[in-house]
Amino acid sequence: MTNKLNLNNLTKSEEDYLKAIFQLLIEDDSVKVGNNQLADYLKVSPASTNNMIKKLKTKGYVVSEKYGKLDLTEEGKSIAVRLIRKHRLWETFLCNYLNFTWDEVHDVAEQLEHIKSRKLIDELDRFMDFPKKDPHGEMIPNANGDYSIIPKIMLSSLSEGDVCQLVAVNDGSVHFLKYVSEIGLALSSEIKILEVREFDKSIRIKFDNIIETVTRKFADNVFVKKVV
Amino acid sequence: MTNKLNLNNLTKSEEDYLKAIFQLLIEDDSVKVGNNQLADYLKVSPASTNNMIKKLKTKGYVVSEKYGKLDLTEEGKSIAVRLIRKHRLWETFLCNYLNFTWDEVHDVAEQLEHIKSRKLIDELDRFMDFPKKDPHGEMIPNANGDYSIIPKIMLSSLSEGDVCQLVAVNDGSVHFLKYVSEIGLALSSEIKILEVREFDKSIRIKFDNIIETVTRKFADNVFVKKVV
DNA sequence: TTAATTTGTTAGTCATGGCTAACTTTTTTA
DNA sequence: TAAAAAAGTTAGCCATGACTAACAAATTAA
Repeated sequence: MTNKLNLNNLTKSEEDYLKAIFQLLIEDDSVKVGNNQLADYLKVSPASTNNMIKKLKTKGYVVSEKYGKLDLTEEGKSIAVRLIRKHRLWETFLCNYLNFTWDEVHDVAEQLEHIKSRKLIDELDRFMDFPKKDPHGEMIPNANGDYSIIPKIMLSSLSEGDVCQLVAVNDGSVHFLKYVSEIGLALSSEIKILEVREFDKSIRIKFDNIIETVTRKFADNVFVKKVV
Repeated sequence: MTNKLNLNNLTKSEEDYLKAIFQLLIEDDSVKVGNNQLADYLKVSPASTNNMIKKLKTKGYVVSEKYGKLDLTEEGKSIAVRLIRKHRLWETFLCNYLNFTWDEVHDVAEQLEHIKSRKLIDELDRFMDFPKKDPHGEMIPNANGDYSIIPKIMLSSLSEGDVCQLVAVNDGSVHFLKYVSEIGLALSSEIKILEVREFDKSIRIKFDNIIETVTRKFADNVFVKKVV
């Protein structure tokens, strides 16, 4: 166990890159991540990512061959998971204790996740009594960095008559989160699929006695577990 | 009331400089602050401070003449006070809710004070029920930026027989804070001056039935209010 | 009041992490 | 399979905020 004393002397940028690569890797499972794709995701130029990738390779967090796709080393993954842990714990804190709403937490958590203090985050975890999920329904990695991914079923993959429960939402866009809140959906909402329209794949759903029509794009960002 | 929408688009460095100038200005009341002094305080070269001062002058936060001393504009002061507010609120949170001790909070608060979110800090304030003092006994500026300084009496300024109460400690050094904790002093401790030794100005004090001898340097960093 | 010392300034360098423009390699598709 | 498109790379530039070395002004001391 060559558990090298992880000094975590990473810049904010380096951390952002590692987290981004990790997110892209797990998002589109088993599909490898490319340089331009990463640039796109981080909203920087491909030249910038190329540069940073080089640096992260020499530091031993990223692996890739010239003109090849990107992957993370164990060390790289471990750092990314710790960032995700911090991000989600802060989001939970903001929502549950500081009156933030679903859609307000992301930007602030994005800043807070870079605060460097092991004790801070572990104590925050304890203070909230070790929450398992963040406000968007995503699992919070524990202090050991165990990252369990619950298989995500998209609402859009269900058929008429199915009943499901909202377990998570894609927190990538504030507009989307606002929309979800506004129509009244919440974690654990029970949703029944009334109709899937062939024409544009829009879906008519019912929850809490509310009937709504949502687009395919919307349904792709809502994750559920099947009940019936 | 030209209350210009303060976008607060300042870098971490710019914030650090403004706060440092403010601290130096109020520390040595009415004594003006020089460039080298600032460099010393921030542990950077005089060339660096000179550079940054130029920038902060053009941005309208600092005023000074060539080869002259430094002062802050109202805008500059207001930013510094908000940073101090954030710093002290975070310190309070760390101590009162996350099991941090007196001497552990500074470094983390130094990072947290740069998080940009008005809502975050005001909600944190509310969550803790608007604390008036931080763990070191310093006043916490309120959301309006009202910064009331309690006149600080140094323990070293008292005479034999005086009784006083600990109201604050200088939080500039971790070693000092550790020392204070270790001998058992706490905020509100009642301290009696038993003896002031002429030879080296060391002071024999009694508190909570503990008798200790402290150096002049120590006593210069302990602030009290007189009781008898 | 001149000399020494301290304080402040300027010029020029470096690392980080962005950028554009031009180029090369790989992949797609016609 | 050859041309077009997409993806990846390189070179060279910029701003920020550090630095050192050299110099100028102001202050202190002899």
